[in-house]
Amino acid sequence: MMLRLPKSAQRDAAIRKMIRQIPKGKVATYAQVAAAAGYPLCHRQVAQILRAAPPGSLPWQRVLGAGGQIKLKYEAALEQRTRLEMEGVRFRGKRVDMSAHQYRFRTWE
DNA sequence: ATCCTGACCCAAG
DNA sequence: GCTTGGGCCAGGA
Repeated sequence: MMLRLPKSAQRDAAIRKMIRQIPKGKVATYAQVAAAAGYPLCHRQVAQILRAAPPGSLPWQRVLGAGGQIKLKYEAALEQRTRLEMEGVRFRGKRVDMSAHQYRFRTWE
């Protein structure tokens, strides 16, 4: 039988799915994740999902603000940077080198 | 329903 | 580079 989930649940599931697709050493922005999931205006929801996600369920460190900027504050920002550098991601000053680490989601299929 | 806040984004100045 | 204002969506008080 057809289970009709709330539209918000479908959207959140799609977003989580895209986040999990980002491989180690690559990154994507909040807006790119939202767009790839089919919800180009829901970048804020991406952040909300990451915040509420159980530890270890998502590679949260691979999602950045526009231009490769870390949006967390204080110690959390340092942890994200450290985790990314561990995965081989290199920074240009305060921003991630997007030209080298930008992950491109597949659009067709 | 209103107001506020947030791991946002972008165009201007 | 920086700050501002407006736009966006959702959740909580």
